Amino acid sequence: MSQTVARAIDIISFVSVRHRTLGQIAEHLGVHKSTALRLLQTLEEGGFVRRVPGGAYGMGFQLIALGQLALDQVEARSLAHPILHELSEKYGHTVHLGELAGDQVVYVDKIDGRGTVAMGSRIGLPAQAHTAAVAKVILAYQDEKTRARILEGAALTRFTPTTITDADALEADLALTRERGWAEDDGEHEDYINCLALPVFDARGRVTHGISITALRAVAPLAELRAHVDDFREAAHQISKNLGWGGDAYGRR
Amino acid sequence: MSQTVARAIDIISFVSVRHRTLGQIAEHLGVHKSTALRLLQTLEEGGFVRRVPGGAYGMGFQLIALGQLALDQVEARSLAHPILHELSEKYGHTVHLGELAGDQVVYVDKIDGRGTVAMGSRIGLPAQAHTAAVAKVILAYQDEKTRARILEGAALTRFTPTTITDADALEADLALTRERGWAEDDGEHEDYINCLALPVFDARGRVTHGISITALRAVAPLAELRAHVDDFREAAHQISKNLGWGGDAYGRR
DNA sequence: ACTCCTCGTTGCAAATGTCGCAATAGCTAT
DNA sequence: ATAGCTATTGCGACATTTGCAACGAGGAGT
Repeated sequence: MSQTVARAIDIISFVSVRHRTLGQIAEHLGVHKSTALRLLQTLEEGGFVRRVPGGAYGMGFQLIALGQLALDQVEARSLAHPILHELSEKYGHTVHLGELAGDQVVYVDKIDGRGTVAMGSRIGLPAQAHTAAVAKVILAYQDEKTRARILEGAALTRFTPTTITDADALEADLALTRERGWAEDDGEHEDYINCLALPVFDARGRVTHGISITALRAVAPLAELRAHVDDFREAAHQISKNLGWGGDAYGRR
Repeated sequence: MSQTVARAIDIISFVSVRHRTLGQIAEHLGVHKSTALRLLQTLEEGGFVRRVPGGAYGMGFQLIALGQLALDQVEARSLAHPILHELSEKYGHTVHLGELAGDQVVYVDKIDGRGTVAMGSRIGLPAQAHTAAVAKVILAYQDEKTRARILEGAALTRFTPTTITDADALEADLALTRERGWAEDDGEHEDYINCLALPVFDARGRVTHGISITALRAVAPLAELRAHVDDFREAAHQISKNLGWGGDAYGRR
């Protein structure tokens, strides 16, 4: 809609990867250096980019400040964090909190487990709708219409042999999720990682959040995670209560 | 420089305070609603703002993601965090890590102490140059020219009776800081809060970072903080070593 | 020490993108 | 149903932005 703003945003994401010089940025945008310079000057004034020693541009501190502020505004976070922390401590696994926002599930909290390896998830980034257990569990509990709308935007890209790439199979997986009360990710995004996720209910009994427990298959295969599902559910239940939910452990009111 | 980008930035900070409707945003900018809408649509596409249930606009999740990314790029953070955490655990006070970036000192890490009260500092926000102990300690160790440049941009606003509002007095305070090796904030920003800060040396022996220990005067007055200064210095020293510094505990090489 | 590059920065006229208007569409509450 | 609100789209006028060219600063190589 607005070319200028789109370019400014492009600059920020370009610069977020690594520091860039004016020339590189201008070339990336396909505009004259003077044009890029004026955009950068405005962004710098706002603290969105900054000049690093050497003259290149990098992300500004205002981004950090706004990110923290935005994070603080995620109410569920503060209500869930202590419980998630406890869970992570107890089992040593990585724990996520996902929130449904618009048409995607976003990670809003993450507690790294012991001996964590590189994992794609990051607070603030959206989860893959068809592979991430948190996404699947939240999706499973949405009404038909919402689910269809979200899945429409999902590409069902194959990442591993177990990735569900068929829409009907995914629907079946979601039905199973509803039935047993939790979702699983059987190495569907990374071969060697599996997760188990449970729904969190809000004050109106809707599922707007989910928690997931992530572990290396070699450390804790799905079977082991399943063995602790009652304990995990207890944590999810606790968070639900913190969100003002008055139902029982099975999601009924 | 670029009106459009400036407006986009204005929108983000306006929306960061609380959710706003299109009308409010347009009025705030002093532009027609259709203009504001087009800016918002572009920002939404980039994830910088999002529509919240009800139709209003709020901060987008991309801000969280970028903020986290920017934070991860602050190298000193990961090197200092464990040490700061330990310090905070041991004394129960709030601990900050400040970094000199351009012409201001920015908080890049913060560990809340036990029984923390509201404090203005936030990760990503700049520290007051003339009151915050972290800012003063970093400033004290800059060369004449840098110090002058930074102080030029500082307003020396009075917040409390002890705030140093005179440039000469501030220079004297900084000289004292250099001499004894630490800076103090004797309720200069908030009456009831005092801090003690120490310099962190980088690989080239320059002070680009500082750590501060903050406490309620009622809990731990300056005299008590001073009693532990050797311990605090040990932590600062440890961080310096992590940054590749090879000097001794007094900042000499 | 000098020249040759490259990079960032500024003034200016052309033109592209943006702006406000007015009309349309969606929504809520009366 | 209707009034009154907010959000959204098409379009012509024009203000903002754009690319150019020229300048200054800094570094590398001779």
